[in-house]
Amino acid sequence: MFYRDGINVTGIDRIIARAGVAKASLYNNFEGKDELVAAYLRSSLTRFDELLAALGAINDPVERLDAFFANLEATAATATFRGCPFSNAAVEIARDAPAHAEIVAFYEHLGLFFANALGTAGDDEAVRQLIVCYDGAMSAAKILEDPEIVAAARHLAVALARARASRRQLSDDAPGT
Amino acid sequence: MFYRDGINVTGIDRIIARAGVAKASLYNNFEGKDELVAAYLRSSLTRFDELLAALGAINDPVERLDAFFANLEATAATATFRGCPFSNAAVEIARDAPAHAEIVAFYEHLGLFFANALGTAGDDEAVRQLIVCYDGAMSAAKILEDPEIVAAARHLAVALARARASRRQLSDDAPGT
DNA sequence: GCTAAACTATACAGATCTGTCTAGTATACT
DNA sequence: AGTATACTAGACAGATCTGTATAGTTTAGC
Repeated sequence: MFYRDGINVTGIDRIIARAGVAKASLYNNFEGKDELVAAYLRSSLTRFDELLAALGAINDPVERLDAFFANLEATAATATFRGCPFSNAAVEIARDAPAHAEIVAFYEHLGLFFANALGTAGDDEAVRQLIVCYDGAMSAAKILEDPEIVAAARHLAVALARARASRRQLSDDAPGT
Repeated sequence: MFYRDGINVTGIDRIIARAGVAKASLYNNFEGKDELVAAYLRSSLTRFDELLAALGAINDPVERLDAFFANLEATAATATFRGCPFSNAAVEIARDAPAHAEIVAFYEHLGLFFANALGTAGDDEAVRQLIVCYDGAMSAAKILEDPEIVAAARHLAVALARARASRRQLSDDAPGT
């Protein structure tokens, strides 16, 4: 419900009605709505990490990146797609909210995956560009309801990774520059 | 306030207090909060159109695109930056809200500007990729509070436009393919 | 100066929000 | 069997939300 309808418009009463659970039970297990939102993002991050782990089976870095964006493409084509749960949440919750740490953690995991696919240390421009590809694809595909946006981002990301890989190949041949 | 704090958490009472205006006056001039949100987005779109018009003075398409992203870069470095008002609003308001039309209009204007900078008809992959660059830069720069994200997107967009321009040059030399 | 429109402040309605509290019931362990 | 723990339903508090209504005041046109 947080993902489908938004965090702020999803009230506690609706949540417990849908969960078939008493209000006191919810507040026994979660300190408050903030903590519930954090748990929602935590579980989303776990599923995301599982996806990244599954993609780890693909040895070729560029292929792995392509498979990642292919997965996004399939997700964006589903009827329940509403964009990235993390960047959506970042719009709705305050920067100092407890759940915000989960959002930051997500981008760290994403950045590490991209750095790994590029074979770089992590904090360089190409990683940032792949993050832009991801985030832009999710946001624009949601708003325009156009899954082809994700396909375009996929091609851009793969081209970027390929260009990066061949450049690295060159500097491996002539190191010390 | 809609931009800084978010739409749903900004109540009417706070708006009229800040505006120094009575509640009845507000409801005499706007049908309701939805219409007020639409007006906010409409004015944001007007300012955006003015930016695009100013950039129209730059003749070279790639330079124009670079200037556009340079402007984003400067905006993202300010303390009040909170991402793109339109994609933020898209997270908070329903797809059938009256203000949603303004969001769609924004993306149409953006797409037209990009198509113009690329010299294409408009509905092709490169335009989608530039939209991805824009949207991803705004979203990620906001969340990570890292203006370098926008610089990375800028370089990506310019490289894309340059590659496109030289390819167009080639097909102009050998048309009919 | 008079009239009409638009403003002001503020009370109010009715809904919804998060979170607490009470009281009773089920479950699980020992 | 008995006890502790966790559940249930639901009332309630207090805040906040959008929007309306009342009543008085300012402003502008003629």
